[in-house]
Amino acid sequence: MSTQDPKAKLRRINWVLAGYRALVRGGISAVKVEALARDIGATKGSFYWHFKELAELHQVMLELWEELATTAITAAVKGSGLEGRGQLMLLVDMVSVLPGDSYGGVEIEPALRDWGRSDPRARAVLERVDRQRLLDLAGFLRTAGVDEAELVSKAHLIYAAVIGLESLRLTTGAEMASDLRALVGKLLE
Amino acid sequence: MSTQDPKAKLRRINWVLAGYRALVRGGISAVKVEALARDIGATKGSFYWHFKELAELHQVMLELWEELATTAITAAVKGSGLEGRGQLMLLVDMVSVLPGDSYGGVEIEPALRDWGRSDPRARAVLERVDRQRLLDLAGFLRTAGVDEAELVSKAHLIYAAVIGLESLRLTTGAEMASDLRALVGKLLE
DNA sequence: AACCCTCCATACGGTTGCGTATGGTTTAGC
DNA sequence: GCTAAACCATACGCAACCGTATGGAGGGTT
Repeated sequence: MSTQDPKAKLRRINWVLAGYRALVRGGISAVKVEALARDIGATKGSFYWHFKELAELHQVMLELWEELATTAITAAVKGSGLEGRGQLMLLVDMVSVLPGDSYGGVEIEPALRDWGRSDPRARAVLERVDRQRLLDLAGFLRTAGVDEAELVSKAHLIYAAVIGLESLRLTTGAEMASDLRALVGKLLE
Repeated sequence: MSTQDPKAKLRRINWVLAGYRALVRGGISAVKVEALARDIGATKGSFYWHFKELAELHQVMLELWEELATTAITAAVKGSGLEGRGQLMLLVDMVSVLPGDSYGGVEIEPALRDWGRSDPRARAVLERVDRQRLLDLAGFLRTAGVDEAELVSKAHLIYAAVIGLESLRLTTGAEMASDLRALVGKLLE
């Protein structure tokens, strides 16, 4: 890893980003070599130089997302200097306001979750990510003073609300931030 | 509608059910004529007798699901004779315990929600279903004594939790029923 | 028994997408 | 300036899938 040949890596990441764009637009079935090539302005020849096959792009997309999904927000919250309830509120705000164009952001998460329903490779990644996030969330709740017996249930509820509200934003124009704040407030008594 | 030629209708519904199965298994891109034919034990010739084109099957699948999704549970809850908090708890139980093999049940809902992300026809159906359900849910909350100002926010939260917990069941083995009951209890003070 | 209508199988053409092969173009190092 | 490697375009074979065309089996009707 670290810093390899910058040009090679740059080219490769372009295909990965195009893959995310296609995934968000039309699901994993829209991640096609020729479609990505048209999007990028290249041809299949380039793709198959950087990747052995389409499945390799899939794998890279999953690995990169797993990395970002489990570290990005959690690290920011933990390094914020806040504690207890403040941590939780910062987390809620970060989740609801995350820029949609960021390729590690919330934008691609529903699409990737869809992917996981039909592809075991994606599902395995989702399982790890969900488990890790629930653990982190339970940690935040603990430092916020939530009773140990209700930790798991409340973590489930908050996390489920985040996922569900994200889904609802597609149909209704539901606002996540205010609703989530209300929920966290209620769950902290 | 009503009762047309029983044989024609029966055959047609078989294709629709096969369509739901494929949708759940592999998303809308798995709903292919020849794949469904293999599943049913027929050939394309049969399919194109019952449907003008694949898009017509899609439309029938959407129409049928919209019908069931908006009426089935709501009607049962409203006709239960319960009132107030009892209605809400019954609703929660019905949502979390719904049999997975029922083609109007919870099983296909996530898949259909995924479908809506990439297909405007499915999205239009989802918008109507979500709006209707949120209205019904708000009604239940009102009769349960929830303050008018918090009606929308709380309906959003409960509905989002249902959707999210359903998603989480795929990765973690989260139990919906107990968590949802806890949430509804909290939101009713 | 001849007929028609419903329902379905088979065979075909056209399109799309995957992966490979091969040759051409740019860049780096000497 | 030459060479080798990195990078990419073009062209091909192959499989999957859509929709159409056509013929035929089966039951009901007259």
